[in-house]
Amino acid sequence: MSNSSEHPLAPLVRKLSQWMDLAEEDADAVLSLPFTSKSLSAQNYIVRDGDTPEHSCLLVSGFAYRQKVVGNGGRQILALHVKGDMVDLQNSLLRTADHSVQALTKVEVAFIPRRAVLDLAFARPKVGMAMWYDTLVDGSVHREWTANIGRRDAPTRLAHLLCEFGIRLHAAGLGEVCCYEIPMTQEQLADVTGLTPVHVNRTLMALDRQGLTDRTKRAVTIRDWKRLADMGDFHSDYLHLHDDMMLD
Amino acid sequence: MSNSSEHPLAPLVRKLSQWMDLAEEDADAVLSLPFTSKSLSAQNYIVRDGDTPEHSCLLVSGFAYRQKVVGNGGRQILALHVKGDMVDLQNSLLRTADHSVQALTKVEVAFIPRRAVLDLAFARPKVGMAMWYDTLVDGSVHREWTANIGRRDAPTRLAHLLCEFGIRLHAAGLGEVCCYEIPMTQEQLADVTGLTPVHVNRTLMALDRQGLTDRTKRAVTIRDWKRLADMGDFHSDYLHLHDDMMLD
DNA sequence: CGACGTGTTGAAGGAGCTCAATCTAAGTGG
DNA sequence: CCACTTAGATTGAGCTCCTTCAACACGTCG
Repeated sequence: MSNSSEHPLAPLVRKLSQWMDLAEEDADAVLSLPFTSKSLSAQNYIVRDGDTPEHSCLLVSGFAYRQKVVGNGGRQILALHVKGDMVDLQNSLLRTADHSVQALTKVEVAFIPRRAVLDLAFARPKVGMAMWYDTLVDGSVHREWTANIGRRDAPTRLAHLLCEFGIRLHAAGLGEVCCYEIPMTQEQLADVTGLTPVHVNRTLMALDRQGLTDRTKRAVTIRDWKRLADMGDFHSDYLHLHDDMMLD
Repeated sequence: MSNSSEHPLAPLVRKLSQWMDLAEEDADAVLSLPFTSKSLSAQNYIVRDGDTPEHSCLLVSGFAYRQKVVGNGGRQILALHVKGDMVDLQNSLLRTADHSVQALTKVEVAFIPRRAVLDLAFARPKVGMAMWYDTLVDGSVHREWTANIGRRDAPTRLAHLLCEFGIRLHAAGLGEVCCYEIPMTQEQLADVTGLTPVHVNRTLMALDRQGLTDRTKRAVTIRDWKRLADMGDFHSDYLHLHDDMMLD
């Protein structure tokens, strides 16, 4: 997936530049971070709940997700990550991981010593601010998801999620806003939305039947963005993208 | 409420010291931050969704909460804040607020120019790290709430919340772990847990009837911490308190 | 081919919602 | 001090959205 001629940490520079205008030396400093690369297949753990990791982890290619397992065995997926995301910046500072991070697909990851991340953050305020900004955007998405799960019904939750996928995959250069490949099973979609797999299926079928979407397996085509966004109560503000892609 | 002889920013120093050992000069620098104090009565807005605030806001006394209103009019409460919390550190960096912050009770707040907060964070890495840490713990609580709302049933959600209140109010010196005053109405509890006020009421009554709690109006006594924590699937790890108060 | 993962569909039950009434405590004004 | 109001807690009854359990379809891969 990733351009093999490219520096493994390049996606990180791109991501941070999205938030903050980095000077050449800032970018160089990021690229000079020490790291070790690793390739993991789907479902492998990147961080385990309760771990005390000594490394932060950059997702170089593929998809990953964060999750929590609750007492009755239920699982809640808390966030999704695409290439360029630091999937556990929080673990650079917090001692013990309060949740797990898992590979959703085959992934390439770069492990960076947490000390190096912290030193860089404070040696180069712009980089530090960009990283901080990144964790804040992360929090913003968390909040939107909480509202989604807590106060919206099933069709709205899923429509919202489909819109978010479109925007985020496109922003990461992994598809079109209105036409992309969902990177997860319906069971995983259920764990994102706080529903059951069965109900996710029925609800997605209903969206199809209403002419809002068109799915064949994992391939999603959004037939009517305006109506889907409306149904999903979706406004992209919470993603804090600078380039407000004005759709419709 | 707040000790009037005390510096208004003292609660912030206390809070940050909880995360990181601050040098005397660090503490002094925090106390030297410019600010303007303000007193607000319950329900007043501290930050409005969509605002582009020029100030960060420290909660000096009282309670506040963050919320989001969704398309159908429903409200989701995203977080609770007690004295010493920076209720919108995220707005120091993010341009537009993606949610509102409201006073839950009468509050005293100190507005600090965002520029001053950022400058301090990078001039004094220890302070910056403590602030970053703070936003990360905030995120950790967000995640636990998401799991709570997404994957736990009503009795579990409320038992969990009652446990969290006990720990957090105690940590802030505002009550005992097993005996405190809930700072919110049942309607607000509903907006925290993603339930309806009626169902919150019935569920709380059931907890009482089972001998787990004992409520008279807002006063809560936890009769059996072990059983309530068990029922609520509660483990305090996600609060990332250093002083792991080992109960039972 | 058989096994398995994933998607799809049916039928029945239940957790939680809606609507609405009642009750209580705490103001508030006269 | 009492009538009046109001916010919040409590309770009842009926309904619905979502769950649970189960079966079946389809494609992939050993």
